[in-house]
Amino acid sequence: MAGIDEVAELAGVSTATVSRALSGNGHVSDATRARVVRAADELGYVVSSNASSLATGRTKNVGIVTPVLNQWFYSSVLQGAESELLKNGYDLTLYNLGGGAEERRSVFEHFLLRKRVDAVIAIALELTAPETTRLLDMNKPIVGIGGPLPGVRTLSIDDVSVARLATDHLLSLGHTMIAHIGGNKDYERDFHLPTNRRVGHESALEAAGIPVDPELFQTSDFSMRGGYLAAKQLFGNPRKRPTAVFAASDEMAIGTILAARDLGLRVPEDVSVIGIDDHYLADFFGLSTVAQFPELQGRMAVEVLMEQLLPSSRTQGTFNTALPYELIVRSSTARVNTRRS
Amino acid sequence: MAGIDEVAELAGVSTATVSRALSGNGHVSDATRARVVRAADELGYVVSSNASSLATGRTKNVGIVTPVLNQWFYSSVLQGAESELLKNGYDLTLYNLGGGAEERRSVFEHFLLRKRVDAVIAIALELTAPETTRLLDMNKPIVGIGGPLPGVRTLSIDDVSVARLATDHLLSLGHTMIAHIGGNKDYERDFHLPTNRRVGHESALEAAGIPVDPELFQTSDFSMRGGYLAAKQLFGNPRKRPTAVFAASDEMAIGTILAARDLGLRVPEDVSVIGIDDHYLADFFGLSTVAQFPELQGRMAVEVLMEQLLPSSRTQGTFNTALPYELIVRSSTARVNTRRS
DNA sequence: GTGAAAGCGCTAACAG
DNA sequence: CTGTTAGCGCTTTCAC
Repeated sequence: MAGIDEVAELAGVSTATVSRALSGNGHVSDATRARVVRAADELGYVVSSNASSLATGRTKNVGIVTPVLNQWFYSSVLQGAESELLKNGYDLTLYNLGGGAEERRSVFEHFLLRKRVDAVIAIALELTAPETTRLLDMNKPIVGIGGPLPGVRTLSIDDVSVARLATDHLLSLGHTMIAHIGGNKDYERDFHLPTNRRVGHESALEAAGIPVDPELFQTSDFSMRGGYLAAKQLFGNPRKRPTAVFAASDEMAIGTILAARDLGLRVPEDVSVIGIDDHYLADFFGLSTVAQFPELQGRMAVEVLMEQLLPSSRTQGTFNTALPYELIVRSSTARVNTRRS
Repeated sequence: MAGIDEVAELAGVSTATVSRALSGNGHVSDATRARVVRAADELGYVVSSNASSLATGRTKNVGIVTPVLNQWFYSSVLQGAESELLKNGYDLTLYNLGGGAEERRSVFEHFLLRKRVDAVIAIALELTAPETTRLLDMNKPIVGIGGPLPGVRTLSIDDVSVARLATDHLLSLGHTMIAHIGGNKDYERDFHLPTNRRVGHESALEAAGIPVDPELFQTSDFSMRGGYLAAKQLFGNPRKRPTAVFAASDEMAIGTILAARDLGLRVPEDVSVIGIDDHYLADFFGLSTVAQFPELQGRMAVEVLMEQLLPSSRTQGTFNTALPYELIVRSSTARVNTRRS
């Protein structure tokens, strides 16, 4: 519990010098610095971040706001962000907005604003205008992952293109009866993700001259069970069984694979399945997918933030960075089997 | 960005009164309080947690240290802890010790000790003696989830009993050829979890007068694929095919179900499967399991912490609270089928 | 290159 | 019940 005075005393210098020596701000002779460092080590001294923050106005801490924690995508983003922050000497304080509107307000009003954080990363969160203005007014950079946010620096994946890539993959294998399991309207609020993916899918179809068939479309909740149920509907249609399905998430795609098995359909011989995510289970199920890289997304968000935290840059303002994605072909997709319908 | 002085001025009182009115420490007349609150609202005033912490020595912030983030169990604990902390007016700062020893040291030396947290929760982490002493020396309560920690208040599940319950369930259904898929030695460091579960399993067997057969034992890595592979080994044995398997985690149990299907075995007609966790996918797969409730664990850890943070209590010291668990029977376990081996 | 001293924004005695 | 005042532990001019 040693304080800066004790270090100063032990090193035989003033507290000002200790501060300079340890923080690297201001010049200190090498000899003095060495003595200070040794003294600090000896006493197990660590600066009090509170005192330091109070004096400097910087906290070396960023807040991350997320709607859920215990789902693969979100926790992976978090993991990526955490490690990158640590690397930059920043702490991470976490706010889960899972609860209701009240909890949400409370987080914004009472927590984020306590000057506890230098910046905020919002994961897949549609911030309201008052929320963003409030943050920006305090001169705290924000970066959003997942969608356009007025006045905010964002990173997001081009969902339309991602979906189009998935469907194009299926088309390139000769499929023409391609079903789509999209997200339902509960997920629309997340930057219209279901719609964007559906649009991508349909535009690929249209570009290939294949009419969009509403019977080959189902919505679900992004879960494995949801995908399973939706797939059963699709596969059960005796007149129009798809030879391929593109699910808007890997969990739904895995549900689709399981539904196919339960109906005696072989994947990929009888039906090809592709998802989006590259979920941790995708490899095990041999699922072809368009990977998005959540850990990388978390890391990238931090990098962007660090740039904005640089005293120089004032690059605030709406500006979106496209996130990478990549087709990964495993064993759930294959050339359409022409020997049977 | 208003400060306390402005609020004081607007309300026509001293800063001390503002502080008292807003924090609830010390008496303030209702009328004055109302005026202060109104003034604060009007100015959008929020206390600076840094200044407040510096003055009080309390941060209203707890650190959570976890070895992984993007796995169901850990992120669920985190979710539970987060919401409970929020409810108590605490922030949560997150430290992921996924990296190497260096990262771990860095977290302990430079982050936790910066006086940024009032207490720490360690999830499934074996803290070294120096690490705990260092924390306890600073008078920061620690609570550990997952195993005994010398000198630390812990919450943990009785893994031996949990495993015994699972195996007893199988025994009660008439099974005698019961295999066990346990964790491999990489997971031993987590409080000997694999061994404890194995011991529970074997003690149930022995209590039932059934000899422990090493051929009915496999180890794996707690993953679905790992369980799948291990189960194939078990089911593939032509002389000694188990009629039931108890896997030390739900993911491995699900892998086991899938392996059974791939080998043409029906679950539960030909083979019963039980796991531990009540993983979010367990319900979908109809998996019987012994539930442990990670979110609840997170919440309980916070409750214990809050108690220790009370100025009165000095209940530090080794003391373990047993965590609840519960058998959940779904469709993956059934009475042994005597019509075939 | 280094020291003295004035805060950073709040809280907690201590008076009254 | 409320005001005055002295810090909490650092950082940062401003001198030297």
